Amino acid sequence: MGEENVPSKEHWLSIGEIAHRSGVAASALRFYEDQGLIASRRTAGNQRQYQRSTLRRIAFVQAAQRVGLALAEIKQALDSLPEDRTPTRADWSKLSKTWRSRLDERIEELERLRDDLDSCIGCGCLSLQRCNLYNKEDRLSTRGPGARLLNVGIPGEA
Amino acid sequence: MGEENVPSKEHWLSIGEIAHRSGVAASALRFYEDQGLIASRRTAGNQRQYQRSTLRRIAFVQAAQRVGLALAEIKQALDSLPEDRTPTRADWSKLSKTWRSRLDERIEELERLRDDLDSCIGCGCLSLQRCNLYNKEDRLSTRGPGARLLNVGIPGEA
DNA sequence: CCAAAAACTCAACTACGCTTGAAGTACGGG
DNA sequence: CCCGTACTTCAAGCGTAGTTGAGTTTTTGG
Repeated sequence: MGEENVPSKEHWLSIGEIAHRSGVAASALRFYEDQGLIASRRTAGNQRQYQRSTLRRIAFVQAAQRVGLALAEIKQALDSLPEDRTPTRADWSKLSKTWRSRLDERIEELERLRDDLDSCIGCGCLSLQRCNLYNKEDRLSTRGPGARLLNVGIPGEA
Repeated sequence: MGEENVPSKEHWLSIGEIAHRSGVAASALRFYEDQGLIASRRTAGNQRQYQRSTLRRIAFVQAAQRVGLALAEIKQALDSLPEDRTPTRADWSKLSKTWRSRLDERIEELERLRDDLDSCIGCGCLSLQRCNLYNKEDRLSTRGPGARLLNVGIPGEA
């Protein structure tokens, strides 16, 4: 032990290395930088150099995308994290709670949809008589039969 | 009884009526028509007229969008339905099975993500040591520590 | 030292699902 | 008959998340 603990002056990574290790295209990395999601310093010859921790940020971005966040929101989340210390459990916990509820909502919505779908299989649907999938709030039309269809609450989707 | 069963020469709806009743903008309806999702006939003066059943198709489109299908896929689904008869239980059942598995997959993915998130709250994550959320398939890098991150399987998302 | 590989910038392009605007036509009530 | 609202087409634009390509410079290895 010892050799691995040497603080050893941060070793910077080229965009190619980051791209390879993160699986994210260099063009996307430049794009992320434009968007303020990641940062780099430059060599004398103007080439980007990244800290190792950038890989974490990228992973974070990817995870957040899977949660369904837009890059702008991800940036906000990242900005809410401490500038350049490793985020603490508390930092992380706060963020993950937001994510969690996002996920929960989305999962619930999909489950509702799935259940409605199931009941539709039974009802021989598309005939539009009292079908959950269609008639979320039937009879909204000003007069006569016909529904204002499904436009109610698709949470999380402006 | 009887009055409601009169075949009563289909009564056609203007784009404005359809827009209002479906909650979908007229511009979107024209767009859907361009995309082959819905159809209309025209008046002598070239204005669109829709059958009532178009409201069903639109509802179908909306539901499918909630399932996560792209318009092109929705068109395929619609095309697989009988031209102009009301779809039968069997037609519907076939489609809904596809949807169902899409939904199941997506729900499962989100649940996995949620569980990983939970275990992360416990692990004080972002330090990148053996975290499920990050290290889906750790140590893929050619040498040394560092992971090819999270690029594994986001099913249903090309 | 020099070629090839890798990086740089900037603008333009992609795909999706629409919206917006301009210019013109149709429909319906008074 | 006329006015206002609703409709028509077509082209262009938007937001998101990048990719692609041209032309140039830097870095790396034999």
